[in-house]
Amino acid sequence: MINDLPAPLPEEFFQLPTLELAQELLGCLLIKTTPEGTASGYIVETEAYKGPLDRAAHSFGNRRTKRTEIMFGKAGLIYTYKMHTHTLVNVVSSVEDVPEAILIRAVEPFSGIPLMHERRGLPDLVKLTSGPGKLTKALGITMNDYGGSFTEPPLYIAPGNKPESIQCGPRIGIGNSGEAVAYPWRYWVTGNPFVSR
DNA sequence: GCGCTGATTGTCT
DNA sequence: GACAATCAGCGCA
Repeated sequence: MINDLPAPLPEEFFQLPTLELAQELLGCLLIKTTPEGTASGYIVETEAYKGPLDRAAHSFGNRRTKRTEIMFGKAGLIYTYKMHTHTLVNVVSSVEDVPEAILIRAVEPFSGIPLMHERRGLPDLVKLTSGPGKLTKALGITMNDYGGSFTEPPLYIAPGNKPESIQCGPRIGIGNSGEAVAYPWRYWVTGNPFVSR
């Protein structure tokens, strides 16, 4: 267990263009503090959503609603979304009034692993966080985190290890969203076993 | 208010 | 490989 929590990344870090930030986030630590303890993991897979152009995004065509409101805010904000029985977590990127975000698809457990096992009820380490819905449950991320900032606890991102090599490719699970399906906006750490599918 | 949809996962065939 | 789970958000009446 770590007593000293790592310092969060500065707000400036998130000011990068969405596609660059999606790559920079790989290898960073995603940390969630709760009354039960702290759980964290290295981000190993991300996916970019560029609202104005992207038919797969909730904010396609600059659609501004209660749900997507947060994506029009500043970079570094937390956008959580409930999908079926699971919660997904995004990092808002780009500048204000431009609805772009990065979905965190997978992390590699780093600290608080016993807590994650307890939350997921699984003995298999790899299956704890190898998917967007799974990692939120393992880390204890909920809709309560919606609207917060990744620059401060209880949910934030800290510098980690830079991956040796990363790959990019088409996104997954967005069905037929026209041209958007083929955009290579999914990034992952080469060869990492925690990457989904 | 009412019905439809979905950025996923787990289970069954 | 196919399908149900489960609920908030959205569009429309």
